[in-house]
Amino acid sequence: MPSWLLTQSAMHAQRIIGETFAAANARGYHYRLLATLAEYGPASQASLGRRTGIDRSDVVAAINELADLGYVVRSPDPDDGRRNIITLTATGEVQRERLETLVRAAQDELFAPLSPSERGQLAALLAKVLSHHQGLADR
Amino acid sequence: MPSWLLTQSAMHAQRIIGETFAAANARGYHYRLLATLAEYGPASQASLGRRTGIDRSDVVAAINELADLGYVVRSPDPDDGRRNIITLTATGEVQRERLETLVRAAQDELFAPLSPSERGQLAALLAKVLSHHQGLADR
DNA sequence: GCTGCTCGTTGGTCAGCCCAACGGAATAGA
DNA sequence: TCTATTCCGTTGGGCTGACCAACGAGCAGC
Repeated sequence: MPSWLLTQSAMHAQRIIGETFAAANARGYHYRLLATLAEYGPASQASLGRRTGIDRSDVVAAINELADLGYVVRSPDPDDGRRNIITLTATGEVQRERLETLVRAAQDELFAPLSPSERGQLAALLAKVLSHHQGLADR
Repeated sequence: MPSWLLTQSAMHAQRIIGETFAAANARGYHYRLLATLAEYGPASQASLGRRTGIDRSDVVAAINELADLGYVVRSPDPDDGRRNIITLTATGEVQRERLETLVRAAQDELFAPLSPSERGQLAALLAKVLSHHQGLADR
């Protein structure tokens, strides 16, 4: 039952990373958004949602939280009255780096039993599965 | 970011299988419990929880649902006043077989892009990761 | 100008996982 | 035997992640 293995391992992954996030007072959505902002620069909430795969409505809540924490600034787009422009702040970038470090540590812990080449194999296999289905679902 | 790959693939897996279950008016918990009952025979709720990794409190709810559907019978254990004995009914077994067929189909769809040997590799790698962490968490 | 689309937002639903607490029952130890 | 501990089922919460429907405001194409 390989899909059982998959979901089980993913559960471990999620729990390990989840605990890590909880310790940093954050959640997966936060990290995804911060990382995307760091990578692509300021963006509207809708495009953030598209890039991260997070639903628009959930982006609202997560951005609220991030803004309350001062990691992000929400400002109206002067060129488009519908849009907000979300900008990563300096403290937000610090937090992003902090979370990334934690994520890497959690990953090392998770994949500890695997040799580097095995990690590569695993990544390649998963990427193959993923790209196939993304190809089907387009976007 | 391998753990991203992991959680993403797992998400696909969960969605595909979840939709399958939803179409059959069931959920993951139901299948896990039915499968465990079929494999090990009648058992108490606590041992079911231990075997499936489902929390005791969630076992209660799931067994309620399965009992309402007639897939399972809950009877007091004559030898131990604390325990209920959960028994798979004939219709329950039918449902279990139905769900297993669906799960296999979903798995084939999920792992379609992988060759049989690749599937084996993936399973082995995941099993390695899993056994390592289970070993740590004992139980 | 009208239509259709996008965007942010609100307010829900659902699955899965987890925790705390309680009473009743069994078991182990003194 | 009596007591303390453990186990079992159950209730009642909580959290995360994913998703959906609807609405008003704004934009773009025709």
